[in-house]
Amino acid sequence: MGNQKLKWTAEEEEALLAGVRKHGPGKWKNILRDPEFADQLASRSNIDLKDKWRNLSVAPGIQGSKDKIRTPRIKAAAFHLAAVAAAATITPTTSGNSSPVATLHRSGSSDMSIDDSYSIVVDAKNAPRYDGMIFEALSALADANGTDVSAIFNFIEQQKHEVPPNFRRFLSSRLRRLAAQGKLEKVSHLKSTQNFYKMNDHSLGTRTIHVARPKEVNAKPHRQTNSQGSSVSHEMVCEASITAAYKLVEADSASDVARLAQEDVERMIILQGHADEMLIAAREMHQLCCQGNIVLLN
DNA sequence: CTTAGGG
DNA sequence: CCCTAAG
Repeated sequence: MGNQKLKWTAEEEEALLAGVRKHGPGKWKNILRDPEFADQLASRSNIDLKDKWRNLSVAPGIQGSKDKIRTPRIKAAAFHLAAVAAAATITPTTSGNSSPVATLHRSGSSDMSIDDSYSIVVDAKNAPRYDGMIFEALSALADANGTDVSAIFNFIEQQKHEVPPNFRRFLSSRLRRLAAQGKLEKVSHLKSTQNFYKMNDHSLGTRTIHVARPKEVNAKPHRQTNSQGSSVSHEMVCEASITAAYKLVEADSASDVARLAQEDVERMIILQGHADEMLIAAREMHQLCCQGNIVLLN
């Protein structure tokens, strides 16, 4: 009974922030259970995390008067939004002889959890930037024998690039993918368990998208009507959601979030509805597809 | 048992 | 931090 009134250390706050970034606000038990943060938050309970988060959300709001800042709510909305968009990703299946059906990956009621969806969003929105970092590292290191994953990871980190806690894992899988696409060349060294990679001719042609940040959410992308008569724009919702999530993640909790333009928030709420519409439309399409029907997205 | 909110 | 209602 000696440890009550424990002051939060910087490490603990950092862990909490990272945890929220990864699992989302409200997932405190998950954050606590995640081995990534378990150590730093060893002496904290899920309820402690909640309280701390609440405090962090209000602390920066000492400005002059009673500017009601409800960071958690804003964040939660964005999370939901992003999760929905990510969960309802429609992937056209163009495998040779198979029928032109579409595969609908969704989480919601099935396998994936919201947290996972969020992680996917984070990765998705940064994928282009990560590719840029990878090419940057490879061109800088320029080793004819190739560069191993660890070296690439270290280089990127030294460039003080912001990367998620699970970036290492993402990196290796990303490299494999790029190699598979021929955008990178994989060099296998018998002496090492790790794979080595180097750039090839194709790599340069790929560099165009590099630091492409998410486009601004422009009011009215072309609305397209599907065979169901529903008028929804997959791209619009996804882009807007990802952009929104992007901003929030960059702003990273605390004070910065308070700066989010209100217009953005309002737009997100509206888009939320669109995202839900899309989810419903997606379900319908999925059903039709399962029945052998052909569904065109455009 | 976990979360949100008020105390 | 604690307590409690609610899922």
